[in-house]
Amino acid sequence: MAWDQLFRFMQLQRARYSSLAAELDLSPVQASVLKELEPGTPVAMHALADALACDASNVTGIVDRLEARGLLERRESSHDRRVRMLMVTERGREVRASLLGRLRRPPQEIASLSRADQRTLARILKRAIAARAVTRVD
Amino acid sequence: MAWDQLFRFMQLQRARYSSLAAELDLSPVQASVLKELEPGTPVAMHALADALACDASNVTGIVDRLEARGLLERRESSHDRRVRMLMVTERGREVRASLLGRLRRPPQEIASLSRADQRTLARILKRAIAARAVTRVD
DNA sequence: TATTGTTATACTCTATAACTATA
DNA sequence: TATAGTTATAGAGTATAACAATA
Repeated sequence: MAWDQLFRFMQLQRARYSSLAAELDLSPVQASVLKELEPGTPVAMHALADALACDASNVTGIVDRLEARGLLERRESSHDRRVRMLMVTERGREVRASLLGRLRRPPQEIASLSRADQRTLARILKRAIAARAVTRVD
Repeated sequence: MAWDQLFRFMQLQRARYSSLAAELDLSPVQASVLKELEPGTPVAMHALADALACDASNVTGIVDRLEARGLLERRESSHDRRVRMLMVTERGREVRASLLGRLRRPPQEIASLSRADQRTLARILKRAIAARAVTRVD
């Protein structure tokens, strides 16, 4: 029952992410990449592939397009010459901040809940996510 | 705060849908189409485009591929000769049932919650979704 | 031998614009 | 005039397989 409601909610929210990303001329995946790249903290391409849950061969093209737009850059790894590290540029940092700002704003459905409901919701979801963290280790 | 947790949860769940669809050799969109087509209830192609929140021109190709696999069929509308109605075939009905069965199974995160938490979660989400239904009319 | 990233290839999804046949 | 669906086109995401460089 809880899952039914949650699944329905997620389905209703699905379009929001694409829409907010599109406002910044970003595809959903591009937005996800930018989200992953915390300014000042380089990320290896294979780590990004893991985060996106896609094949490494895709990352090349996705990164190519973001790099061509000047939102991130490839750097060398100091430890492993096979690895390319990704880091957002100054311009990428700005777009990322704008994106995160939009994503952080709660949608109407959540904003309309009472404070008590919001607190309860947060508490339960935190427990659910924690349960995942445990089983993930197995 | 509630939105932070919810957003994070949705992000963690994102891969699940694709993965369950892939088990049945369905792309995410193909799975969504099958989900929309309740057996015995024909749906117009433009209505499907609305449900998928995509351009009508895409639906042609998506439906072509599902029809080629014998999962659905195009029929004529009795009222408007411009309209094509879609209906799942018997084989499509089976695949759809299998898909819905998989999607309905709650993920680890939800299943691990107490009954009380699950009830509370369902109740709050129901309120949230209802709030959307109201603002949607505006 | 295994891993990292790239390339080549093929398929799917996506939007826009132009078209047809209907209404 | 407007709507439903198709086609043409172009771009982006996706997986698989093969490859070079490096570990």
